[in-house]
This record gives sequence, structure tokens and C-alpha cells, in this order.
Amino acid sequence: MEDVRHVLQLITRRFGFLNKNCCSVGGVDVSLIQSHILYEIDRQHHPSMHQIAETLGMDITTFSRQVQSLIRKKLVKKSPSDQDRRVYILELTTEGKFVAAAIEQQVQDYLTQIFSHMNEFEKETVIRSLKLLNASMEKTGVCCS
Amino acid sequence: MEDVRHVLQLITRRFGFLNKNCCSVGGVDVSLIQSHILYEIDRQHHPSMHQIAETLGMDITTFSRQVQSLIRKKLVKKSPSDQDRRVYILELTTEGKFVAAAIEQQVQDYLTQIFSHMNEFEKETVIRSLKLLNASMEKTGVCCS
DNA sequence: TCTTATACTTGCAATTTGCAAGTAAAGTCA
DNA sequence: TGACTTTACTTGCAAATTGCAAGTATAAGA
Repeated sequence: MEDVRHVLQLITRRFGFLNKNCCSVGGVDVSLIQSHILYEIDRQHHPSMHQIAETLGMDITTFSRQVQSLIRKKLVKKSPSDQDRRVYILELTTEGKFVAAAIEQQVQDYLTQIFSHMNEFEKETVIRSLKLLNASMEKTGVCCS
Repeated sequence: MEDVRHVLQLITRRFGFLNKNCCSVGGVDVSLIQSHILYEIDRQHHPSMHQIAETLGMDITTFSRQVQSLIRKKLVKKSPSDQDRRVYILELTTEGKFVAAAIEQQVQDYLTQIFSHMNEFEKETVIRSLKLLNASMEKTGVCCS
């Protein structure tokens, strides 16, 4: 039990590294945080700025500027909401989707590689365990909707 | 399998948040990276600068300055090696150990809380799974000795 | 001894950060 | 309606963090 922290630390670190190294797609460079932003915009259906910042636990001002940077790179589009004109709706541009998909592919390749060291039973156990762990973390609160 | 990335992302994020929030101990503020540095210095036996920087995948110049900051906070001590005088050996001061232990305690409390949502069997399965995942990641390479 | 490699530090310029203070649009309530 | 509050987002600014290039000092190899 004492080494759970260490194992989690290592997993987190390795997974973070992966993201860090994977973010240059066809001439476009994307930072780790930016890849997370792309990922979340892709997942959530036409989210607002606030929603994504909240999900990622980022300061809204920092987030605002990161989005500006992504817009400059033509990966994200920001349009005022019809319902509430204070709100901006985010979506990926075609190129943004392309970059997000390329990153996704690299992550999936890595995951496939990792799981290739396990048999089917182990793989399913591990995946079920990760989901259970995540669910328990969610119950405990602390963060992340 | 497609959602493994997402689950890992969430676990990573939650675990990162924990660290982010836990780093104020008795008037001393420590950043997330600094808490990782303290943690690794504590784990490794009289490590060199290079060793810790490598472990954490940090640029050595960035690391050098982070250590300076930790020395200013009196949490870390740096002494030249006897064997190789280019090398500096790092260790925690008494106060550094205290801070590291306090952070450790908070993390353990959080982990205990998380696992309280599981029965004994689930808990053991999850822990075994995490270790297996970590081992597979290690085999795959990418990072982190 | 000369050269190369390693461990670490500093200068510098670019990026990233969060707070405080701003604008602008909703929502609330007398 | 009109005055207050709240929410969503942006900008100014100063501090912290980054990595590269260039430095010092020691060690190791030929």
C-alpha cells in the first residue's frame, strides 16, 4: 500500500512523457496542455470556454490565452453562443481535428504496445481496475467533473 | 480500449491535482515539481543532481535552479561528492524530511480514502493491476528509469 | 599532455503563470 | 423599469519557469 503512491507517480509520469513527446504533427507544435485542450474540446459537444477550463482545472485567464494561441495556429474556432452572448463556443477546425486524431493515434499505438505484454485476461483485469480506481477517485471528490 | 486513454487521463489529472493542492506545509510552499524532487531525493540514496533530473525527465538547467530554490527554503542540502568533485550529492534537511513526510501523509490519506470505496478483493486487484501496468510501461520504454 | 566527455551553473530571451481590474451580457428583485 | 449582483471572458502586469547557448571545473581516454 505504501508503494501505491510510487506506482501511480510512475504511471502518471510515463503517461505524461508520452503526451509531451507526441505533440508535433505535420509542422504544428502543440504543448502538453494544448493537447489536453484539443482532446477535451473534441470530447465535449460544443463546450464553452468555462467548461473546458473547469474540466482541466485551469485558471480561466491562462486558459483564455491558450485558446488564443490555438486559434492563431488555426486548430480551434471560437464563436459566440446564440443563447448567451457572454459565452463563447469552442470547436476544432478541420486541421485541429486532424492534429487531435494524429495524437490520439499515437497514444493508442502506445497503449497497444503496452498491453501487448499482457495476456487477454490480464489486459481485461487491468482495464477494469483502472475504471474502478477512477470511479473511486470520483466518489472521493477532489477534482475533475 | 478506446476509453483507456480517457480513464488514464482522468486518473493522471486527479492524482496531479492532489499533489498540486497538498503542497503547503507549515508555512512552507512547495510547487508540484518541487514536491516530486523532494520525493525522489528521499527515495534515492544520496543521489546526484543528474540522477534526479534524469528520473524526472527535467532539463538539467531547470533542475539546477529548482534545487537552488529548495536550498533557499532550507529543505535540501547539496554537498560535493568525495569520489567525483564535479558531482553534487543531494539530501533532505530535517525540515525537508518533515515536509516530505507531511506530503506523504496527505497522499496516503487520500489513497486510503479512495480505497475505502472498495472491498479487500477489489483493492488487491487494483493494486496488482497498477503494478502490472507500470511494469508493462517500463518494458515499452519511452521514459523514466 | 592534449582532447574529449561529464556535471553543473549562469545569461538571456521567450513563454507561462495568476492576480487584479476591466468590459459586456444575463439574471434578480423591488 | 432600474439598480444590484453574478457570470463569462479579456487584458495589464509582474513574477516564476522554461530551454538554449555558453561558461567553469573536474575526470577520463589516447
